[in-house]
Amino acid sequence: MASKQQRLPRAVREQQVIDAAVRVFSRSGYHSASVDEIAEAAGVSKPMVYIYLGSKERLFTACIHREADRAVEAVRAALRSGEPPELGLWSGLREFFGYVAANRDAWRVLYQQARTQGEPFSQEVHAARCRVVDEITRLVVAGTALPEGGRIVGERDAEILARIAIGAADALTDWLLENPDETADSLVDRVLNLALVGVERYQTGDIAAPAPGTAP
Amino acid sequence: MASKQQRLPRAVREQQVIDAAVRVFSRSGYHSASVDEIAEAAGVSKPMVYIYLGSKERLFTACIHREADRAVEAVRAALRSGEPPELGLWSGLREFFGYVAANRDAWRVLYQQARTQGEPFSQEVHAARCRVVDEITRLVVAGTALPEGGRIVGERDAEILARIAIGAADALTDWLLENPDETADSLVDRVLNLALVGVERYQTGDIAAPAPGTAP
Amino acid sequence: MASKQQRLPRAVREQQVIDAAVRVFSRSGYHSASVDEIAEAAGVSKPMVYIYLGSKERLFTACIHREADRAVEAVRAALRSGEPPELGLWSGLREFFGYVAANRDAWRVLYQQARTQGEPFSQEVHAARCRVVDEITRLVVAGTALPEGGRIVGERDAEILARIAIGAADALTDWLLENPDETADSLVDRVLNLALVGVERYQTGDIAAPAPGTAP
Amino acid sequence: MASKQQRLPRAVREQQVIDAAVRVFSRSGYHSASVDEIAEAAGVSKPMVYIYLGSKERLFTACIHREADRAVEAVRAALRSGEPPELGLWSGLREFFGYVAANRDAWRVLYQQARTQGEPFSQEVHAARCRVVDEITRLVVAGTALPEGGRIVGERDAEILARIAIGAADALTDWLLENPDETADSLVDRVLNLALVGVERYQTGDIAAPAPGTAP
DNA sequence: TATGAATGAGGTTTCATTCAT
DNA sequence: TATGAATGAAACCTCATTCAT
Repeated sequence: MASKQQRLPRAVREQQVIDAAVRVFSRSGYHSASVDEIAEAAGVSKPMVYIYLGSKERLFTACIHREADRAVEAVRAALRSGEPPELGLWSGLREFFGYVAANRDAWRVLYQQARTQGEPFSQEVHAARCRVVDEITRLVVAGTALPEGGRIVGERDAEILARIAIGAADALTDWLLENPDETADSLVDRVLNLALVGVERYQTGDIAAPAPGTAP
Repeated sequence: MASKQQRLPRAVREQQVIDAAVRVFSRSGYHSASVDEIAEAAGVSKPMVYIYLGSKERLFTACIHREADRAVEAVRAALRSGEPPELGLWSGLREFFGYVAANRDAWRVLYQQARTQGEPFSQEVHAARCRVVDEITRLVVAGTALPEGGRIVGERDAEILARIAIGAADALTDWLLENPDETADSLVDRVLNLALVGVERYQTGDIAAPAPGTAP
Repeated sequence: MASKQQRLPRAVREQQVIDAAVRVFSRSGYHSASVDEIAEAAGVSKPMVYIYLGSKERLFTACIHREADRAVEAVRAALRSGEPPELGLWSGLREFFGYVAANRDAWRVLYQQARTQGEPFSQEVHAARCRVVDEITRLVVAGTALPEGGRIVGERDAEILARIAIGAADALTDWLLENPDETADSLVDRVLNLALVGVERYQTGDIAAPAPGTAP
Repeated sequence: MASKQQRLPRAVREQQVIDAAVRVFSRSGYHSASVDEIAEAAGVSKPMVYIYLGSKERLFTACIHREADRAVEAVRAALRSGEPPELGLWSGLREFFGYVAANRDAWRVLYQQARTQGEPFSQEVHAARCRVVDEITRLVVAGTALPEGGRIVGERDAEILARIAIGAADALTDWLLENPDETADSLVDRVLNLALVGVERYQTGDIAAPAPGTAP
């Protein structure tokens, strides 16, 4: 179908191919996905993939790059719209969770696939993921690290919070898939409630947080 | 090396092969890992892998099973040794983080690889992972859901907490690898501190946690 | 030789591959024949065999189908050209023997290989062979079962005659191979002579055919 | 089971192995049959097969030899018991058909498997099969080639008759398998009837056998 | 530009065969 | 004698990649 040439400009075709690749990589994993499959999903012939993207490896890298861009942009949007400022962290996290849940395919490629493949992607992928982490770190910092706070939350701590958020989002969207009667919003509510429970418990003395450094 | 036959009993060789497989699967991912690679890492010839484990797929399943057993056992040990009881959650989490950090390879196979591969493993893997999640859920419940607490933490909430813990542990051990001057213990300290900061902030009014259902 | 790509249309290459496969299967048997061997005999690389024919099993099935078609067509031609009609059986058998002798490779694949292999081919092969047997049965019936004949030759009997003809053709072409100074025609003459001898013997009383049912 | 050594004399074990091999080769074909399978069917361990028979190839040859011996002996018995002499051919054929039908496994190995495999067995197998053909030739000659007959039936003609008998027996036992309501005896009756029909037809002029050499 | 045709390289799997006990 | 343990070699099959039209 659409049997012969469609004569589209190169940039458009490239995006079509990357779109298809993200879908296929997400579904099958990097190695199981065949270039044939991707080409067919994109509606082009296999040599086109090579002419435009060069190789399977570079195609995957292109996917990583584009999805990292989009993820960064989504977090930035959350930051910008996160007014009033005192709600920054919560609403920012809500946006972020929603983004991950709504872009499962892209996220899978960006975080799960990219991490589980061997060496060839370490360089490009590490950089791309760092950009996302940095942006989320900024989101966290903007929401918490107000200068007047008692304890200082250092840069490393902010990054740790960012990682926790990412890991939690990752794990929780799996949970969403397994519990179709929940939504991203109801999930966020649950998470926030849990945090509140923790805080209240602390206040009532039910939870005694150990002083740092008491590890056995 | 060990150039010719070594003539060990079957059970021993099987464990050697599974050990090697966990290492290799962890490093390269399921598809990239070749059975040749695994056989060489185990110090046996390729047919041994097939004689003892049957197929690459069943070898992977065997890895999943064994590592799930070990993970469950580690969490149980944390539960048992979690005295005094009021420290249950903190020390339990500390043990769990330590376990994941100390068994990076196994964890990668159990959680990252198992999740990203397509259909063939769904059945066995889902069951194995559920066992781990259940055990961690019990750890979380034991540490938090004291009946006298204010808000009730339901079963779903406990599972969410377990997932968050798992996702966080997963993400944070990546962070550990990138920050070699930190240890599992210092990481746990940081996490706890962050929790304390959150709590204090809440007390001082710096953080206004929204009531559930306020999502935009 | 023909060292690099030759770029022929698919249909042509497919026939080349099947031609080669019939030769190689005939010589080495289904299991001994390697796809490499067949590819080389066809002058293509191994992947072509798989791209066009799918698998060794389906390649074999394709051979069966094509040769069954040809065999049926050969028998039909013998039936059509079998004038004058009263010579139908003899000249038809002559044509059939000649066909088997002249297409030894195809016949081997169709009858010997197909019969000795296990389950995977039962379905397709049984159907293909039935077509050939049916056609020969028709040839036999046309030549013998004239309605005015004394004894009626039933359907089962006709099929038995067909099987005998097939088995005899099969065995006799082996004999041809071992006696290169004979030809298909001289073989047919011998067979006819033997039949005449039998008839004459019967007339002279040298052979006493037992009444049916006298078996010990 | 019978878990450890049974300490049987070598000759007995050898026959056990050959028995099993005939069964397995018959069922699966030479190449599909694995030495493991045969060893298990024989109730011995794989190395025993090699100690006693040397190699898979020599094991197959041993099967051929033994079954050829048995087939020759069966035909000889038919010849000896074939009194009164004038019934020699018919009753001999009946015995022979019965033997083939009753020893399907052995016959398959001896005739179908042996013929369809590639080169390695040509030498040994050809000799073995010749012995069987010779014996059947003698049976045919004893039944037909009485010196006073009009036309001389030469040695080649007798061999052709033997081959026809073999091929027909081969094809007809397949037919027996597909028509379970028939027996070897009823099959022989049918064949004899068909021969009689041919003879009668000739007498009535319905069949005009062409003079030898009239082939188109 | 766009693609059907073609392949080198490498993966999983099996098997006949031998060694060491 | 008898066998569990071990392997070299080779089979089927797939895939990323390129060539010629």
